[in-house]
Amino acid sequence: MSRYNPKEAEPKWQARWQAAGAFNAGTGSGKPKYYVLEMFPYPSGRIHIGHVRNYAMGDVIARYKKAAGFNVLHPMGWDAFGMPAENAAMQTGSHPRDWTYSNIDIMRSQLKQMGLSIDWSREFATCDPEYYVHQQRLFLAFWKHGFAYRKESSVNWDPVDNTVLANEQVIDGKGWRSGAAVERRKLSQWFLKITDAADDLLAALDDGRLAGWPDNVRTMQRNWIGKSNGLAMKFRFAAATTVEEGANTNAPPSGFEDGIEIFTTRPDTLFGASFIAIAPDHPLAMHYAEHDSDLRDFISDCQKLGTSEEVIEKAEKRGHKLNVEMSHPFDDRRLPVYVANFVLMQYGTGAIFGCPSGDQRDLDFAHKYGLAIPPVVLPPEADAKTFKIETEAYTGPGTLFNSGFLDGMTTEEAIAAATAKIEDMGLGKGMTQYRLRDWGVSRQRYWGCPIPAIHCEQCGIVAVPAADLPVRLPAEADFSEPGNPLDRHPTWKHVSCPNCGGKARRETDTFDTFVDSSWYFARFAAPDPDKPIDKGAADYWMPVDQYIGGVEHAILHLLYARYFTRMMKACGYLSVDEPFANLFTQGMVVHETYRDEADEWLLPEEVVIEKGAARRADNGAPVSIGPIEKMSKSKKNVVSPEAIAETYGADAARWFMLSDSPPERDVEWTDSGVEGAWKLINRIWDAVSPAEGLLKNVDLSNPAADDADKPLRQTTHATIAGVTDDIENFRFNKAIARIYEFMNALKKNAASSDWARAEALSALTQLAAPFTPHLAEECWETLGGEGLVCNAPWPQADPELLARDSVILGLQVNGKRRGELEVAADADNEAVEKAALSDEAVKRHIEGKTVRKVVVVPGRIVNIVAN
RNA sequence: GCGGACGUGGCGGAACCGGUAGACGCAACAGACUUAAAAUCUGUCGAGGGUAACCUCGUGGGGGUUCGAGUCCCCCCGUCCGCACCA
Repeated sequence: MSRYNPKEAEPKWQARWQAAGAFNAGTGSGKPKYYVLEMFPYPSGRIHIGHVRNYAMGDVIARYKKAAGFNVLHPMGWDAFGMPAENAAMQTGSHPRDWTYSNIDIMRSQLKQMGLSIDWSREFATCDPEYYVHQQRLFLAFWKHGFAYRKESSVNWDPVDNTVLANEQVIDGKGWRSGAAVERRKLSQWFLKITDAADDLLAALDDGRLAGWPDNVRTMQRNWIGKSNGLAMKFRFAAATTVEEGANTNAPPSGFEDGIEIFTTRPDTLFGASFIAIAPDHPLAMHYAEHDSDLRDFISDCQKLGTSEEVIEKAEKRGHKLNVEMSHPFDDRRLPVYVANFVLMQYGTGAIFGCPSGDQRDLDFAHKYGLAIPPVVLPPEADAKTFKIETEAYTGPGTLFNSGFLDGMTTEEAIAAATAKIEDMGLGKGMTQYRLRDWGVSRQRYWGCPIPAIHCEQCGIVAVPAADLPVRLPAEADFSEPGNPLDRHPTWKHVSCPNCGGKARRETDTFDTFVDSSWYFARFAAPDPDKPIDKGAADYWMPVDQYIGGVEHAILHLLYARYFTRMMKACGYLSVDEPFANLFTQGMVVHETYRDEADEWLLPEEVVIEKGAARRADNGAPVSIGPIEKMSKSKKNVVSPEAIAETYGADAARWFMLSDSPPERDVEWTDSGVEGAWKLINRIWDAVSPAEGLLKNVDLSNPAADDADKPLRQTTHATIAGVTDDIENFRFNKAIARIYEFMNALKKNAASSDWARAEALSALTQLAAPFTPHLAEECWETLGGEGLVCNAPWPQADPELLARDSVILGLQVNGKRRGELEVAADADNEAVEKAALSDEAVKRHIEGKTVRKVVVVPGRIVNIVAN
């Protein structure tokens, strides 16, 4: 018996697949199409085992669908623009382009080593000018269609490095490199009008267009879009109450003659209002800050928080009281006005009314500043005389009280009544508001797709003419300091205006990398040298039938891609509005983290662990074991697939990544796990290799099994049915468990006929093929199968062999298991009940008791209730 | 803080629609083979009690619904993902 040698077999089969063009997709076949896509990788350096898991999942689906008779498209490429390349340039002096392409070369060969069934002829990187030229074309089309515009928005500004910081580069309010306190600064930037599509993006989540998406992702997107119906209304300045020194105190500031416009989803609680709060960057706050240095200090404090919603929400609720008051629309109360750090300028109107009894943040704020807390909503079952708000706001529905004309109404009625009243008074209007904001796509960086626009002193902003595309990045740039190398490039930005020929400058911002990944799936399917998309091919392949990626992309990437697809459709490039028919979000591969005494991260291979204590492999120094975390380059808790492939082969790595843990859950890499996979590979080989040529000696299309073969044949067909169902439903871990069970059964039924063994072994080979494709080819060749197993049609289960003659039922007395009972599969309930009651164990437990009830669940259980 | 998930033996996990908890794998232990080790094969393997047949407990914690709860409901604890310039 020969030993299976993956080091020989794996490259051999990879070469044969390539020679046969086994995975190159065309549109010509009469088969139904199936487009499988895993989220393409960022070329960070080397692939790690987490990539292997992701791509192995897609590969199982792709290979299975191909066998099941589909014309499969399974492409691969690189999400190649982004900050790490630029950071590397600053640290090591390597050019982002060289760094990126050399990473791609390494990662491509690593991926090829994994034996994925990819159509490599379609490969591209988003940093290829041949790709981004089309992105620039798309952008110009979108701009023309009115989907793109410019407006001011806030960015994190590092005042020492003079550069814009990403949220992740802001650590505790400080720049990661300079350590300087970060400020918020306004920049004029490009935006795409995703809010115009909000309604349709929302509707598609529920109208069946995304029926193939997981519920949690749809829920997250629904909440992110955040449609809410509410009331936009103005609170007027109370007359002659402003006593601010040196200012025109009696008149409202110009632009605010009508008061402050707020947005609320709870107009029913208007009588519970005790203050008005506006965002620190609200124009009114800016206005008062001109003459109020305390307010200026407060605002600049707020701005040091950075721009991320997370830090703003987590920060202690603080406010700065303005020297003005607003009148309540329904009574003669006057409400103080605060500039408050928890009010967001981007949402609604940037101003709210605070109702402490009905909102936890408002309540915390009211306690802090000693404001009134009038309760206005009485929860069901509560007593108006005793009901009190103390430390918890009541946000649920109820009956209005202390609320004038709203008293006695339900929350719902009161919302309608208050809205109508405000509308009658001419103070406001009911409206729909979205939490979703327009998509800012400008980035002040070099390593991104240039935005094809020119700023002309005479003509304003002008599109780069189609003939001048692509706008290429300058080959050389200065990465020695932070900031945007394009902006400080000596020549690149100086151009003449395509309109008037006058002096002009290029847009020096590049696109957000989410733009690159918002249409790559269409380019894979339908490349065209002259146009972004070959519409005929796109109409054939789109949408992606199965998209696979991490749940961390549940909102941004997936929402942007959905919106981009709508824009592409509107501009005539595509015919679908949803890019991904089915979505699967897989879990991450996690690993323990290690640090040495100097607090430096260590690779797992640099650490030895004995009896729970970790030491350095080289010098034995103690190592502290950190939490199990997502594998990341920065924390060095990565496992290289190459080393695994060297020792055990790609099949073992693939098998282990898909066994054990359910694909949607995180999986921890363990060395013993991959050893187990290696053992299984040898068990399969040991089962198959003695049966050399077996398929040549029997005719599987002509059943020639006898009765003695029935147990093995039943197992074979149950396994075919089970594995097929498991793959269809992304239960790879269960499919693998079934293959193990099949292996065990094969051994128990070693005495079966050649025909039944041939059937079993060919099924085993084919069922394992999507998981361990190289091994399967080797097995297929040994058995004498025709052609490549990757081209063989998927085995079919015979329904007659799936039928069971008898079933074993659990016997319960008062809900506790007391025994079991084997009955014919078609036994009627009466017979089952009778047999159950005469069971010895049951008799013992009902002795001296009266049987009150017998519950028979056919095929499952019998429960006897007795007391 | 807000939104979304998850929590089952020593470990990864299985348990379909509320119906026999722990499939399958890993580790461990015992045995076979071997001069020996590795590999391989066979067996045991949730906890406690009992010579045994069996009994009791057990799915993060606390309540509830049900003939029956890992599964449904309420509250709590812990971990992970996202929060718009990481990809």
